[in-house]
Amino acid sequence: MKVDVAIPRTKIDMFTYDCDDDVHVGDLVLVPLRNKTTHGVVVNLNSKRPISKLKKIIRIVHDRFIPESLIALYQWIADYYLATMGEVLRLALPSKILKDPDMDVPPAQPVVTAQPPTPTLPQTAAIQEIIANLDAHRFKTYLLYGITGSGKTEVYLRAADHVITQGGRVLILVPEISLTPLLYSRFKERFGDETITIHSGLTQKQRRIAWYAIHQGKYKVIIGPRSAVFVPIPDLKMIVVDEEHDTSYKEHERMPHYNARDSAVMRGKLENLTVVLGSATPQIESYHNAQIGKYALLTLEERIEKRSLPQITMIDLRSENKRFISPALETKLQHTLAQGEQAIIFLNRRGFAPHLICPKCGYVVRCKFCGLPMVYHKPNHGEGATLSCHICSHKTKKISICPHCHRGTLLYRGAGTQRIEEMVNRIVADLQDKEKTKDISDCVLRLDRDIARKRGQAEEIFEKFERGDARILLGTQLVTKGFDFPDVTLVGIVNADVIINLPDFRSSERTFQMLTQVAGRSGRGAKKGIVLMQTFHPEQYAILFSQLQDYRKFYEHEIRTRKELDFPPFARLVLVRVKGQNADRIAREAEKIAQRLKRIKEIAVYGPNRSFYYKVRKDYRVFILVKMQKNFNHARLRFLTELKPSGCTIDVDVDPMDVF
DNA sequence: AGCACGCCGACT
DNA sequence: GTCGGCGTGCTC
Repeated sequence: MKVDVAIPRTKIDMFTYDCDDDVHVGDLVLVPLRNKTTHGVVVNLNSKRPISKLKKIIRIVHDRFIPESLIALYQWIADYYLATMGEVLRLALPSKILKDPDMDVPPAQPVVTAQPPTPTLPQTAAIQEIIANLDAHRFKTYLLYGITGSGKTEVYLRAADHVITQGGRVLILVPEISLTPLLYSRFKERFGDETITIHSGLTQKQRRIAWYAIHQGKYKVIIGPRSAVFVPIPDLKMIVVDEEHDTSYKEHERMPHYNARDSAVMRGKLENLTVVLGSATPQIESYHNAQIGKYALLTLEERIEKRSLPQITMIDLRSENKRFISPALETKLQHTLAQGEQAIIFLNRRGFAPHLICPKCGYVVRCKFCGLPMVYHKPNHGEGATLSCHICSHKTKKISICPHCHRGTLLYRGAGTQRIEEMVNRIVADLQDKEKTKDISDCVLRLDRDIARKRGQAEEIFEKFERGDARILLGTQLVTKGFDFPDVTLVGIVNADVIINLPDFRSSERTFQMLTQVAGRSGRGAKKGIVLMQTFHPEQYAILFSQLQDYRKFYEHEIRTRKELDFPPFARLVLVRVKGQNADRIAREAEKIAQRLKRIKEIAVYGPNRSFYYKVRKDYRVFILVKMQKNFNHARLRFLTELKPSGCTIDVDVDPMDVF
C-alpha cells in the first residue's frame, strides 16, 4: 500500500511511502528520509501522489497515535491557512514528544474541595442550555456574552462538572499572556488533581509528561493556550475558549497562521462537541456569527450578587493643560486611599518617557535600526538608565546632550508607567502630609514587562496587591485581566487613546475591548466602583461606547462600518508580508506578486504598501492586502506560499489580526 | 524545516 | 594552504 506521511519540522506537505496493509491513518511511524530516519504521522491511505521511487515505512511506532478526527482538523488548518501538514505537525507534535514516546504516568487523584456558589438566574439559564446540548451529543457553538463580573467562569465550571459526571473530558483554551491564575485556581479547587495546565513555563520534560498523561486520558480538565487545541484528548465533549476575542489566539509569527478559536470550532464540528466561546467584549466576527445563527447566543447582562457596573467618567485631556494626571483623577485617587480602598491605574505604555527631544533643534532620538523614537527607561533591577526601541529591543545608554546640534539638553516628552509611578508616589506623599496619621508609604505597585520579566513575578505582585500590602496597582495591559480584586473601587485610565490611531481596521474594536476590560476591574466587590477615563478623543465612538458600557451599540456602529468598507466579517482578508534587507529588491518582488494577484479578477488587491513599521532591525517590510468574498476559494492563493525569491521572506496570513 | 553541497574571505 | 560564511536545492 502507498500512504502519505506528514513529517513535523519539514516545510513539505507530506511524503509518500510504501508499507504493508496494517497501517492506519493517525499511526506514528518511523520512516527513512534522506540518509536518516525520522518520525512521521500517516495522514492518507491509498496515496495517489505520483512519486516514482518509494521507500518503505520502517515500522509503526504507535498504532492510531492521533485520532482520525484530529488528522482531519490538522488537514483543515493546513488547507485553510495555506500551510503544509509538515508545518501543522510541528505544533501538534512538539519536538520532545517524539523523543521517547509512550511514557507511563501515574493517574491523577480527584479531590473535590470547593463549595460551588449558587448561580444567578441568567447563569442558570446558560448552564441549562449548554447541558441540554451536551446531553444531545451534537455539535453546537455558543457565544457566551457576559459583561465583566457576570460570572462566566461559573458557567464553564458547571458545564464542565456535567461533562465529567458523564465520564467525558473538557478542554479550556485561555489567552497566552494572562496565564489566568484565577481561572486555573477556580478549576483546581473544583476538580482537584483532575485538572492540568499546559503553560509556557513548563520544561520540555514536564511538557512531555503532561502530553502523554492527557493522551492517555489521565486528566478530565485540560487548560492551555492556543496550541492546546492540537492535543489528542480521549472522550472530549466540550471546548471552552475563554476571552475568545483575545488576539493571542491567533498565531501571527509563523506558519501555520491559525486562529485557535476558529480551529476549536472546527474541532467541535469534526468531533461532535459543544463549544463555548466566552467574552465580555466578543470579537465583531463572533457576535456577527451569533446574529446570523451560526453560533447560539447566551447572555449574562448583570453582575453576580446584584453588583452594579462602575460609573465611568470621561476627562477631556484637551482642557487639562498637558497634565498627565488630571486634578480630578488626583482627587479621586486620594479619596480612594483615604477610604481605605484600592485603585488600579492603567497606561498602555512602558518606560519613563516615549521620546527624548532637543528643545533647541527639535531632534528626536531614534533607533538606528528601525527609525522609531527610542523610549527612555529609568534604572530597573540594577540595570542603568537606557534608551530602548520597543520594536526591536535595541538598547543604548541614556544621553543628555543633543547628538545633532550639541547645544540642547534633551527633554522628556510624554509619559510611560515609570513616570506615572513617580507622580502617583508624589500624590500619595501629599496625602500623607495632609492626613498626617497613617503611613501609606510603599503603597504603589508597578506591573509591566520591565518589572515582571520572569514567570511568577507578575503573580507575586498580584498576590501582594490582593493581600492589601499595596493600595495602588499601576501598569500596562498586564493589570487588565487574570485576577479579581474585590477592594478596587477606582480604575484610572491615564490615556484611553494609545491604540486608537493605529492604521488598522480593528483599532476601534481593540480600543473598545481594552477600555471595557480594564474598566471592568472596578467595583467587583461589595462597594460600588468608579472609572476615570482620560482621553483626547471623547467623541470617538469606541471611547464613547466604552464609557456608556454598551457593547451592542458599539457592535451596531462597528458592523455598519465594516459593511460599508466591505471588511470582515463581510469579506475575507489575506495579508501578504514581504520582508528583506534590500529595500529595492523587496519593493520589486512585492510589485511582481501584486501584479500576479491582480490577474485574478474575483479578488481586490491593495498595495504593495510600506508597513507601519517599515524598517525593523535589518529588515524592510512591505505588504499586500488581498480582499475576497467568503465564497471565493482562497486555496487559489496557495502559490504565494511557494514563491521564494532570493533575499526576500514572504509570509501569507489568512484572516490576519493586524493589517499594518 | 533541516541538511548537504558549493564557492569566496580571515586565520593556525 | 584551511575554517566557515550563508545562497541554493532536495527530501517520498
